[in-house]
Amino acid sequence: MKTAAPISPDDAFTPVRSVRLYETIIEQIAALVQNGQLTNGDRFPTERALQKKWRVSRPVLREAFRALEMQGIVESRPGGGRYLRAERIPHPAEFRGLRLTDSRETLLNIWQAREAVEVKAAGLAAANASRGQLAAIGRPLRMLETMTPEAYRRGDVNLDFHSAIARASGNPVLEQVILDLLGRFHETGFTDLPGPEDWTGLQADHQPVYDAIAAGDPGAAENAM
Amino acid sequence: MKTAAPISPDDAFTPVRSVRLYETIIEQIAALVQNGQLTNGDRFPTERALQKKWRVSRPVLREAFRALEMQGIVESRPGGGRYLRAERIPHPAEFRGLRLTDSRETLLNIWQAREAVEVKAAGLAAANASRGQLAAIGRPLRMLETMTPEAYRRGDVNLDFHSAIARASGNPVLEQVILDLLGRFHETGFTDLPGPEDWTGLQADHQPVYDAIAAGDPGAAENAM
DNA sequence: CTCCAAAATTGGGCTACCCAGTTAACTTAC
DNA sequence: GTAAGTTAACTGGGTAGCCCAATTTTGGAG
Repeated sequence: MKTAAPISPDDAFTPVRSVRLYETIIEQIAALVQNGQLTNGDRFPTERALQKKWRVSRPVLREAFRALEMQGIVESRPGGGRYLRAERIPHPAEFRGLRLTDSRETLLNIWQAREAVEVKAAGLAAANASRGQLAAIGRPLRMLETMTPEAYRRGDVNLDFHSAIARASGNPVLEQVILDLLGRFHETGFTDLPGPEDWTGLQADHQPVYDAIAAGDPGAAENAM
Repeated sequence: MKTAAPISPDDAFTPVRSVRLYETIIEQIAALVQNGQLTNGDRFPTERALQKKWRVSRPVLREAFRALEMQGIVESRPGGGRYLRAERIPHPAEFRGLRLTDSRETLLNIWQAREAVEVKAAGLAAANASRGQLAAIGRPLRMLETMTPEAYRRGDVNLDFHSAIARASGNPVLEQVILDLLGRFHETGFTDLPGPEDWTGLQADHQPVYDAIAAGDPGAAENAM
């Protein structure tokens, strides 16, 4: 049957991963919302009703709703029905979008992704940063100067710096991506930070970025980052 | 009984929101991981085993795993068990955290993020693309030439092009981010595609990217993208 | 018209069952 | 002995039907 497949090694394998019923139900629900049949505060039809309408069992319905519930998209009130709590419902695949931590998630890979997206953020920040946001970027830098090794160990300083720039970009989507990557970077266990001996080096790297953003020079900010 | 409650209107209502069983199960699972009893690629105990261990029914277990599954934290293989696909499991409340599904997720914001990350991917693809991957990039382009409006409507061609480049970058993290952004872009309802009348324009935009990648010139690829 | 208790409704949860892949054990043939 | 083939056990996917507690809704009684 399964003879030596005439498939080139390049094809990798087909990730069949059959579609689960609860996923199709989520799509049905999404369709309900997209058609405008349901808007934000609305109450969903009851489990029993949807069960008949879509021809699935209650457990499956509940799996779908549970998944949405955990995202804050749906609220369930025992005895009182389910309510929509969002404007739109993401596609099932999109949930999986970010966050997938397997071994291929190497430092280098995350680093490359960070580079791409943080450079852009620095450029946007230079163009858009408000006075307050600029201050938020500068704060971690100044903190480096007057810091004990213990406070340093907590490691939030560097993270604050990058987060502040992400936020200052004024692009929440970009910010979200950066925060996610920073989080993953953190999780790899890599401290990100060199020993306390070269704080000066760290500051030397970050200061130019701040300066360029403060000067409102996107090109310089991107280069510095 | 429930006399005019001596509760000031300020109190709003008590958001009792009883804890669902599936949430406690997720916490149990998280504990399992945190204790190191389970690490990344590991296989979970079977549903039947956990059912006895935690004294809950299978449906509840499955609700918990489904929720984690949708996040890519767990992989379920029918007949083959469940596998851990992450280093740590977020607290149930944490899921509701990010995912800002509001109006700030504009086309422009997504576009900016895509630009940052896809430019990088194009550069990497130029450096790393295998022969097979290059073919996968070129395929959608050639498909543009010999396509009926109906096939065009399905709209997968453009998506295929960008996905192929993302994959060819050789960086799964970057690929994942790009796929996520493409998905969101799609969902805004923006067709992304102009009318069939200017396919030539579309091709004119994409062809140089392909050429640069094929030539193995990262700088040119980034510019073209 | 108001208030309050009974009844219908709704989500939460469980048990028990069947099905189709997957895996592992056991043959069997070489 | 070992490799290939076949069967049996196991695992997740899905369903049906039931009970419970919280919530509405409904109907009266005053």
